[in-house]
Amino acid sequence: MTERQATIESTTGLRERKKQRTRDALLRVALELFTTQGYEHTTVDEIADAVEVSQRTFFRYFASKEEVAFAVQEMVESHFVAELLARPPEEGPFAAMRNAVLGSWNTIGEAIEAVVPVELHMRTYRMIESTPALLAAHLRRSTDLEERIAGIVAEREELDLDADPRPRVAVAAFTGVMRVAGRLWGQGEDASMESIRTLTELHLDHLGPALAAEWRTPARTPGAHTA
Amino acid sequence: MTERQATIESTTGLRERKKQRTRDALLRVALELFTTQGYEHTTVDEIADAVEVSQRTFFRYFASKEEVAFAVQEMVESHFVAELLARPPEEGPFAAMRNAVLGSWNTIGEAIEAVVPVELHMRTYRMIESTPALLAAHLRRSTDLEERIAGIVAEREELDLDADPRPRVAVAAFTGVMRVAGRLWGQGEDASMESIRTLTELHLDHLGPALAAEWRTPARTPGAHTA
DNA sequence: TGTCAACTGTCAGTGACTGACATTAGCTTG
DNA sequence: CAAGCTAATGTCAGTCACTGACAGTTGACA
Repeated sequence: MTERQATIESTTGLRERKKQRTRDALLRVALELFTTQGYEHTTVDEIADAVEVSQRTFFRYFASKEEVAFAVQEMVESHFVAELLARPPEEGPFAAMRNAVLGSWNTIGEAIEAVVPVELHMRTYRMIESTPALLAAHLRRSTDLEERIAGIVAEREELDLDADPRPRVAVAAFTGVMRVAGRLWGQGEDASMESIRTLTELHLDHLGPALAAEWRTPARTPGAHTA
Repeated sequence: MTERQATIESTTGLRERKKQRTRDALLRVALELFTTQGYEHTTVDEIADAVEVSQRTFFRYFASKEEVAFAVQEMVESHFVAELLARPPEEGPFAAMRNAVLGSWNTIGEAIEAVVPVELHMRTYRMIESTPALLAAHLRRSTDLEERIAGIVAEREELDLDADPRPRVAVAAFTGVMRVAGRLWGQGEDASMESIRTLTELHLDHLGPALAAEWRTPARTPGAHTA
């Protein structure tokens, strides 16, 4: 509860501002080193030295080496949740989740830029996807998020999360598909925002058709739902 | 490629048998300690000491403390893959995956028992689900498995994995739902095989309905697909 | 039986992380 | 503005997972 998440230099004391600067510096230096030399080849000492603080201080700002890698990601997730909560109740669960994702991407850029360059965050995301230890952490974090989303969906639909399996099932299917899109984006050449948007829509469009028993009709074209 | 996975004491030399016994002992002791004292409160030294080998030897059998926790899980997964490969080609992808899972559970017990008591494995699974670090590793391993399954599905349906998003999308949705069932089972009271089978079927049954736009019709009863 | 290769143990070292305690430096109050 | 409080930081020692190097042991096999 005492944590500040953005770089909003509120008119607080010098102490606060110093802390904020230290945190920002640690974060930026860490991501820069991670993305250039690789996560595993970067030691915490290296990060701390670059910012000229002790290793102990690093661990007072971030509970682990891992945590610093997900600092921005966490903002993105809150953004999505906020967007989902704002979706009109008439929308079905899938429409709401889909619109929340696509909608949150319209404004997320600025929010990120307040902390680190967007381009650095893109590189970070790709690094997470390609570093086993970080991918594992990412997936675990995602399950926490899923549970939150399931709760929101259940709320929207006025259902009891423990009695009706549909909220969790729907969210699991949705996020599963999102992850496939995210992973392919991370592996692909095109690191643009356009690219991930297209990939996401493409994959979400295929969720319905993929559940059909018969697949033998080719379905290469994005929008063409066969069946 | 040089690894043995089961406890089949083939008529090989004394050396091989000794190795097998050491591995089995390490595995069993490790799981026993993990499940009783907790994963994090168990050190590798403790395990090694209990088996009376050096810590170094432990790491020659298992690449990490984590790996030993997943040794049995790995068997279970291979079992599922084998079952999936054996499903008749007429079955749709979902039917095939579903039947493969449920089918593999018919015979998995004996396979497990050859290495460790089934009951110990059940406890281990629950421990994995409730230990953050292990859950993370589990999820990462699952993505590897998903990719394998997607390949098999694409093969079955004679599709190009890179051109058609449906295999990956279907697998993501399927395994996402499986994980929800698995997690709930791990959290619930009933640790029986019956229990997980029921939970799985229940959740898979709800995948189709959950994709529908309209949910307002209550769907509490397991088999009752509304809409 | 002797030789080779596979196992194993020992040792030293790295890197993430933690608790305890001393030190520094904003903030507050008289 | 000086004294005192307290949050932030530094230092140090220690634990634990994991690794490379090297030496000792012990099955396997001619």
